[in-house]
Amino acid sequence: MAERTAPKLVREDPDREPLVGNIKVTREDWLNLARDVLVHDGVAELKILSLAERLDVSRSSFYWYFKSKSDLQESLLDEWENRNTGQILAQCRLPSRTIAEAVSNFFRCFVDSDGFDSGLDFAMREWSRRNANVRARIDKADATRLEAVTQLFLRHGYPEEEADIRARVIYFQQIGYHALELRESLETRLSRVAGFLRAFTGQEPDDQTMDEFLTYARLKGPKS
Amino acid sequence: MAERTAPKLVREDPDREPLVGNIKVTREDWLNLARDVLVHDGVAELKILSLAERLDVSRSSFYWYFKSKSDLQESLLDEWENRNTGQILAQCRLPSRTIAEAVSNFFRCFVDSDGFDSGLDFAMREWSRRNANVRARIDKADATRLEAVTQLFLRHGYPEEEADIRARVIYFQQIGYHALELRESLETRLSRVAGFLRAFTGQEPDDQTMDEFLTYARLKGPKS
DNA sequence: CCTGCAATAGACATCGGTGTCCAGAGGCGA
DNA sequence: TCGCCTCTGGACACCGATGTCTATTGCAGG
Repeated sequence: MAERTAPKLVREDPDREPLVGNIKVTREDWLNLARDVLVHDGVAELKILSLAERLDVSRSSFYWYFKSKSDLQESLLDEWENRNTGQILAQCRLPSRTIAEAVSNFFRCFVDSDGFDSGLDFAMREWSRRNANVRARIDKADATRLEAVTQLFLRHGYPEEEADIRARVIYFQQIGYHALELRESLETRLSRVAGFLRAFTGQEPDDQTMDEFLTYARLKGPKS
Repeated sequence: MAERTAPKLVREDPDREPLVGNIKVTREDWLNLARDVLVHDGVAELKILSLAERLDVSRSSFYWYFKSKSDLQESLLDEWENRNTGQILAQCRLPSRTIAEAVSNFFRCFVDSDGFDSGLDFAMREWSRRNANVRARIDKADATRLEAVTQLFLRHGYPEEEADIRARVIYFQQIGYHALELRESLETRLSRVAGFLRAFTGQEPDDQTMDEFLTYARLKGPKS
């Protein structure tokens, strides 16, 4: 299995207040590491024992911060709910002169490495397949996002049925792209943007929109 | 958790040869049930103990048919590899008069309930996130499928770059659609087919193609 | 300095899962 | 009918995970 670098602990972060008293880790540390495990290894691999080992702390110390394992899981769910969907809604609501600009605003969620966290989103989808509670929250999130994308086409004068179809094409396609986890380079992805915009809007994208998007993507995209 | 009906056992299938000797289940029964669990509950839930309970058979009897748990998992992988990708390739290679017909052939994989098994595909994707071996096989499958869809556009005269883009739009969109697991009715899905064909090909689909596709979908689609 | 208390560690009981070993069941052929 | 061969079941050892209870640490404030 591939090695990953664990999230930085509060006690190791020079920018944070040093920990006082007999404290080695914080509730935040547990949560950060748990999210990391959830994303990379799935909910089934979320084990207090292995978290404790990776935090270099006793397992029973976990129970000081959380009532139980399901308490931790609830916290993770809350965190996700206040993040990914919001990113998409915010981008879809930005003012736009052309449909190409509007769609490229939507794309920005997915190239911005601080934006929509697709790993987290898929971890939740996976979890939802075995938990009705999680499932309900995912369904609501998808409906909300799809509605926002549909509105984006409606605002630019597409008829209702076409807006619905185009919203589904664009949202499903993005989810599908991330589902495949292709690990392409940023530039490879960007080389297809003009083509995608053409396919998604039915129109030729203007140069200004393209330039602005490419600049944004190179600025906010993955560092590697 | 939702109750599911377990796959029919060989000993319960009146069409099969009755089991001889002191036999309660077959290797095939173990595999069928294991696939069912893999699809619905994920690889982490694949436990010999619970399989044995659901088969109403002793756990240790498993070791007569399989060397170990990983032996079972290997068999499941082999089975998948000889199925889903083949469906897509076969449909993409069918002769077609128009691009709309070609794309609708591709769609048939996904409405035919005996065709492409999206649940199995996603179970494998999930598994691949924690297993480099599985990951490599998924990557290869995606590349092969995408290539087949690209060829389909090339055969209908699309220029190379556009064929690449359109193949990505259509394949990613299908994967994305299934990733969301929307549980729509067949008719709801079919109501959008004309719109999708328009968006995917850039052309108006002809009536004959539409009629043939809808007939096929209603014939081979989910029974429920 | 010593007392209080927040945080951690360690020991324990329990559970569920894996894999091994061997005994036992039960058709089938000689 | 008797033994064989195939499949099954039960017992055992072991491991890793959860959660509880209690002891211990070590800083902070009086």
